Amino acid sequence: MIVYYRTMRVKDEIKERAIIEATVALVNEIGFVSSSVSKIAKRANVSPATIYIYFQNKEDLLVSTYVQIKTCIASALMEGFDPNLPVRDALLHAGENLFRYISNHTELFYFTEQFANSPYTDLVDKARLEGPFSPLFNLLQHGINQKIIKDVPFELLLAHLYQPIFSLVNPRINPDFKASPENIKLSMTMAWDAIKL
Amino acid sequence: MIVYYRTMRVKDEIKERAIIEATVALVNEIGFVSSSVSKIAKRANVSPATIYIYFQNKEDLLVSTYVQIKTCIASALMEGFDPNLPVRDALLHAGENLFRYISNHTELFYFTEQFANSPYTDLVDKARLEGPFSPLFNLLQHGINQKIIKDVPFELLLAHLYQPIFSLVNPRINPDFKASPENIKLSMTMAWDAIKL
Amino acid sequence: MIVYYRTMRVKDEIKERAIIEATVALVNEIGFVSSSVSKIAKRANVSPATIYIYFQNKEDLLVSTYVQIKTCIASALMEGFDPNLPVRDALLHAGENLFRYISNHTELFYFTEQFANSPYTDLVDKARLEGPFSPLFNLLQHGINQKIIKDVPFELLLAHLYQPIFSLVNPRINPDFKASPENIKLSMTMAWDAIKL
Amino acid sequence: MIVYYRTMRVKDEIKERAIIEATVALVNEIGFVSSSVSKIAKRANVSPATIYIYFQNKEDLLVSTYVQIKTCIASALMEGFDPNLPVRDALLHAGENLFRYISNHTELFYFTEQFANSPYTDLVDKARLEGPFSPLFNLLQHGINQKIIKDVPFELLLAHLYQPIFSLVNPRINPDFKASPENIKLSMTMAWDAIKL
DNA sequence: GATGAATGAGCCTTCATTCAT
DNA sequence: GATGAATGAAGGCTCATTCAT
Repeated sequence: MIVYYRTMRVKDEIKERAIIEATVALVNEIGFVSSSVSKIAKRANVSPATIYIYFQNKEDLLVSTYVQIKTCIASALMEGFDPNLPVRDALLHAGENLFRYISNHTELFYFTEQFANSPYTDLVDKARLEGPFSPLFNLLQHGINQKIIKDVPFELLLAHLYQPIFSLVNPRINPDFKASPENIKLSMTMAWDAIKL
Repeated sequence: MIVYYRTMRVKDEIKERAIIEATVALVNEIGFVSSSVSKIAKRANVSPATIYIYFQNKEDLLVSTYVQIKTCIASALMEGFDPNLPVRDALLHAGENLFRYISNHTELFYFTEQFANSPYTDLVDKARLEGPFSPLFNLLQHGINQKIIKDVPFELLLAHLYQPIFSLVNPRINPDFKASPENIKLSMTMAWDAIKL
Repeated sequence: MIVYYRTMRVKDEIKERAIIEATVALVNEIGFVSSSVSKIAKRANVSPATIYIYFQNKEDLLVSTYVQIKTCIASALMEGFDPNLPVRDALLHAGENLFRYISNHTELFYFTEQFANSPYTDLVDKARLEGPFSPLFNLLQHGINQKIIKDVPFELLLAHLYQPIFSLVNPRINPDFKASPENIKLSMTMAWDAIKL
Repeated sequence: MIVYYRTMRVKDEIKERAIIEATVALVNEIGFVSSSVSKIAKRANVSPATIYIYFQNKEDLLVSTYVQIKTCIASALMEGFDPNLPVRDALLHAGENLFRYISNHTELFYFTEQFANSPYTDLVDKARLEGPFSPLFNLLQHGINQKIIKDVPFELLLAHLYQPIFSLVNPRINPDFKASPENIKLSMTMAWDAIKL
């Protein structure tokens, strides 16, 4: 009995995951614009109708995929985050996490970039996505208080800390850039120089 | 009156411009994904068929629009660029140009962001777009030689110089950020701190 | 009742047949050139999109229709074919079959003529269509061996045997010709005189 | 003065001929269905609008082209026709003419076949096209009267005389048939056997 | 007479979604 | 829950034709 019950749940999750993975894969291959529901279905080896069991509509599928990826990126960024470390070390550690994760999951990254620059973004509850970052925000605030970090709006700090990474790691923008350990180190040093007092 | 002596050519340019402007406007309003040729035509007050007189196909229209905007942004960035100024001043001046231009032309910016994150980008000859920036590249190299700027790959310098701007100025990412003169100054100072030795 | 135990399959075949019949009917009425997919759909009381469930594209629809008709004509021609009859009788019987079938199915005939004179023909595997005729070919060869039929290339024999029928029966070419039993007999006699030794 | 006047007329005829030749060539290459006015214009190195100076509309262009070709074929067929020759010789001579002309002008032939099997045919005044053949008709009638030719409807005679040629010479139908002198002779002999008493 | 520009209508095809099973 | 079939609407693009020059 229980076995059967669990099997069903597992099956469901597998199928839902397959659909989301197909979505990401397809967007990578043919782009956001050309990724239709039926193509995604074919890629996931399910019927188009099945997608509408797991997601309300195309929009819901896309938004769910985005939220899921963003959550993954967030937890990657925050992995091993230690607020007791010196501010600089903690931030650079996070930055390196980010670099590494994105470099190893270009597909995810492509999807988020295309999604974030589409009107679909407006449907996402940004606040919810920021949750996991609160330790980092606290640390930044702490750094400001301690006169270690420039006392400027948070947006400025974040933009200078992590935005360059996203462009460097994007093959479409920097096809020749290698996310080597040295380059990562260099970039994080520069980011730190930007925000430190 | 002399201006109009070749009526036909003038007409052409007006119509072509109208189509491109409609493209930008529509992408702003409903997004890249939903912007169809016929909608663009309607927006530009022309027949869909007319668009195919001025552009080979949708792809060509989009790419042309992109190249045109990028060229505008480039010349805005480089406006009043003076390589004889102290490196810092010259770079910050360019940065402020960029800030200002993008802030005042959000529509253009939206278009480029959506385009750059679509497969269409791969069709653009990037090298051609970099032409106008060579004075800036030279200045950076000069700064490196003079031990004023960090001796790191160009990509790193550019990413840290101008990438934060693009995210800060994007209302979709930073809806509350104001591109006030102070904020611009602050951001440029941070960017300079990132790249200076 | 047993017939309907697989309701879905039955439905499919009915719809596919409806589409093909609509194709033939439309080509008859407005011609090959003007027969668009959406007109065919309307004629068949289905959505244009439905056609693409049963056929890969317009080309496939047209080719399939052609092959189907040609198969029908072939089996009509060969109906009651008896290689044990005297050569003359067997051939004339086939010819009369052909005459009769075409006269009674002008719509089919119109379609094939328009199709055969379009570039679509090049997509058809002619060899496959010739299969049903092999008994007839054998008989011809037999007639040659027995010195009853002229020893000339098969193409010549076939052209003189059955080609006049196609033009006679075509109202577009011979609007006043009546496929009366006498006329049919006459024509077949002439055809026989052409090929007999 | 006169020179200029003649030049203009010549120019016109050249252009009209260029358009018709482009039509034939295009239909040969891409088929009747795909041959659009603008493609024909491009092929003839004229503006689409120019075509509408020489022809009322597409239909008129097509019909005119057809009539012109049919006239050429007719005069080829009747070339050197000598009603004083023995009936058989005169008819076979005409048949050989036809064979030769079509073999050497496959483009023309393709066009007529596609045209004749389209609804455009209904717009042609068939009677007018038959004019040049009256000597041939008279000869046939003479042959009937002399009990040399079967006394059957004219349509039957013509169908058996010249229809096989059209199929034999059509590479779409008989890709391997060679219009060699022997084959031509053979076919004409068969045709004669069909109609002779 | 000759043209490039312009167009609404229509082309073939695919879309996001729902239905019957 | 899962599906293949079905669809009206819309996609990008070309059509036959006319207009202004």
